[in-house]
Amino acid sequence: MTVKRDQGERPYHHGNLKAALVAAAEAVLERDGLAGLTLRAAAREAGVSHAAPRHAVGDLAGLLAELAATGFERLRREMEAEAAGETSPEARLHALGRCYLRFALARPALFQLMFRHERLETARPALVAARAALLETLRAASPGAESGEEARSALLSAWAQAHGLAMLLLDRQLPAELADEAVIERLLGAAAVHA
Amino acid sequence: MTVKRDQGERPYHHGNLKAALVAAAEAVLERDGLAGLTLRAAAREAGVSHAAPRHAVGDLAGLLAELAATGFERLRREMEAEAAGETSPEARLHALGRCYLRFALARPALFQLMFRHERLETARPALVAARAALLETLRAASPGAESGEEARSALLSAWAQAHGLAMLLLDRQLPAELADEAVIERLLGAAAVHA
DNA sequence: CTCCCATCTTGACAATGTAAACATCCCTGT
DNA sequence: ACAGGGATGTTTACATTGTCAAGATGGGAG
Repeated sequence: MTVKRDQGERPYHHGNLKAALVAAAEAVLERDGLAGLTLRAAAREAGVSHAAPRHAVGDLAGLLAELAATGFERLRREMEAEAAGETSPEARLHALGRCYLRFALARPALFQLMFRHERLETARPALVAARAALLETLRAASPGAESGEEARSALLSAWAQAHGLAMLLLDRQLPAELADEAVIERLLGAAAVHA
Repeated sequence: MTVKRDQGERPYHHGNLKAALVAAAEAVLERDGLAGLTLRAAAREAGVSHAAPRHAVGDLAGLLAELAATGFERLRREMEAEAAGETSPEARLHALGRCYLRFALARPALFQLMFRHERLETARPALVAARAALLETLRAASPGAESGEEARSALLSAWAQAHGLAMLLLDRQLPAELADEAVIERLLGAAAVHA
């Protein structure tokens, strides 16, 4: 996946630089990892000058925040689709957890970026909106949608469980054999039964 | 806390530069956060030239790995002390979780560094030893020390729970009110009952 | 007592984030 | 239709960083 424009005609004005930069940033992220995702690299990938991002996204933290926002947005969509297939509340919560971990394992760098708050401009409208939307989806799809104190606590507990497992796996704190969908299924299942 | 040597007499040979650099790195980490923890900043703080760290710790990833190792070591000591006070297996597991979260909230930057694997030289002997020791302590102190498949799974589940909660809190994904020892106590308690 | 070499310093270089000054051109008001 | 104003990119510049190479220093083995 390359995002660079054709070398030939480059109109002085790009047209939609912000979106192009975010797409370029994701390409770099997948190719070179979090360490390689730099402001200049994204500009290169998008085929613009190294200082162009300033007007489009401000600074590096701004670009990363925009990219993280698309991550939250995509995760929300996937979870919504996954939850729609289930009817019982427990099965739905289980499906959400599975979806969360599948996303994390499928796009590890993006997932980690989404939670690297010291590198993100956390106040970006796009980011706060995407995070709020995901939270809303979570709350709506989880059991006890009437939102008692009990339900809130159960949701948080399940979230922490899934998030911790994902983080430990991505940070290579657990043996590699555990990064397997079947194993994860079993672990989440065991936890969900009690929740 | 400053680690810099007196400006006056600086022997050409420091004596124990590695330890001094790690201490300096921690001082910088607490003062300026993860973003400010740079190789040159640590050298400045230790009062040596900017290239001195090369012989002592190799490169930046090496220094961060050494610092992370001390973090794992300290966490292990605290958990061991905490677990020693409890007799029943469930109470012990609960104490471990509480200790884990207290550590994370008390030294957020250090805790996050410990799990930022893309910035650490993960093969460092000091780091692998410290991680292994912590794991061993965990296993020894957790219920079902006879290490059946069931016990292993329960320990992992509890770890993921605590780790996820810590990470979500440090990444500011949860309302700030939740970063309270009493609230955490309740959450972990609710989860531990089922484990 | 004298070299040897581990340890530290100095100097250099490429890459990065960011700022300022300048170029281009879309678009609105007349 | 047609200025020119402001948004959008570019060029240039600078401080900072990680890393490398070459030299200075001195502790300790022979």
